[in-house]
Amino acid sequence: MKVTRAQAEANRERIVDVAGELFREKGFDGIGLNELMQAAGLTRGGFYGHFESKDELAGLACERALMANQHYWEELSAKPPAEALQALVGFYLSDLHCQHTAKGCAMAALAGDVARAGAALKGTFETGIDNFLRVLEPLMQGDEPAERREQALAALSQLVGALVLSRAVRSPELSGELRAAAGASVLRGAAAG
Amino acid sequence: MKVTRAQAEANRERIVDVAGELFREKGFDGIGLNELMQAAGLTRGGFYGHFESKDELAGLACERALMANQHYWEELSAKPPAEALQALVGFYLSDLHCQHTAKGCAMAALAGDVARAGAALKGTFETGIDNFLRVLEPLMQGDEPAERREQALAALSQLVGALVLSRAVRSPELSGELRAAAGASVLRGAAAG
DNA sequence: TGTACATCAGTGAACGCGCGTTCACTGATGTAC
DNA sequence: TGTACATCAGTGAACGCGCGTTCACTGATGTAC
Repeated sequence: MKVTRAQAEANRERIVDVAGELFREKGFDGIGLNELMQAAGLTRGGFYGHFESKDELAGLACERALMANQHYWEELSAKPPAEALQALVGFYLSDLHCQHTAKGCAMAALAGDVARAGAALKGTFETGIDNFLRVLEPLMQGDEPAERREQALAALSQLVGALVLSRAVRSPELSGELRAAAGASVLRGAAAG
Repeated sequence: MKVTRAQAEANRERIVDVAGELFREKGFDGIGLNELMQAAGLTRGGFYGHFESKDELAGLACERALMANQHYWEELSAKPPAEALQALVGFYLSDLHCQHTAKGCAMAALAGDVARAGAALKGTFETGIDNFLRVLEPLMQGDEPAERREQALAALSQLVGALVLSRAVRSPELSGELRAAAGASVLRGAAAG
């Protein structure tokens, strides 16, 4: 049955949000449109009234997830640089973040999938990375912008790598060890010349 | 038709090898058994004479790929520590490695898939990580084993993170920038106290 | 404000397809004598 | 060494299933008067 325009728009937003979580948790290939639409409280047929294809939704959901993360990082870093960096690294490498892939960093959750995807999705992903770097750079302690950028790039790889590996491992000890070592390294690297 | 026992064993090995490459390139869900068996020069029906399920093959292929990597790292690091580290980091973050996922590091290629897989596969993956750490630790310059282990853990995350991100990005410039920054950071971190 | 009708968001059955898996069959291999 | 037969690696058709996608239909919404 028909639904008010506002309701239809809200439904579309809900699909994108839910897809953002389910894709992060299960991968682009790990969740079907039927299950996805049901998770959004709708039935499968309505999908193509909102989107052209599953691929289009993947792009929109990825973009949305990266944006949501971004807002959180920006909030977290609204403090003096050293404090902000510690808060960001502390959360990023926390058990909480490690265990909640669906609502966590989309870069860590989807990098593997995006590497196998098309140029469009890689472009979206790249924008997310650029935005995150824009948060990190001011938190680094290098004297010149180029130096801070290099530190930020290294910190990004370090954070994402530690999270991705710590989620792919069986023992909670090694998972924690990986994240602890990465955190110490990032905080050291942000200060080093 | 039947085939000599030696041939049958060789076929099985070939399936595992080919699967290791195709899984790294396309992910566990990105390649079907039909295509996989054809890539190994066989037909789909023969699969279950060799393996119990696709899952079993995923485990064996992952293990095999990690082992093959390991042998390469060990060869590369048969030099004085500083030189060995530079060679390892140089190759790991090279354009060549970045572009050839199928024959490259299984940790970087499959971490995202393994994070969504079962405990068995995570255990296999963890063994691969442990083995790689055993290569890295002696290349670090800390005075105590615990210090070298922490440096090795950080270096691992840094290397894998940079490779994974650089493959998920559209512009070759950012891809190279990520790997260059990570390489510098690893070489710095291996020397730092 | 109230009525008549066109619009269109959402439904659910159906499409073809490729998936993982099973199985009856083939015919060369390996074995027993 | 040569023959007769059991074994079993590999074949290819077929299974049920869930996938992404399409479509005729429904009925409340939004619009025209």
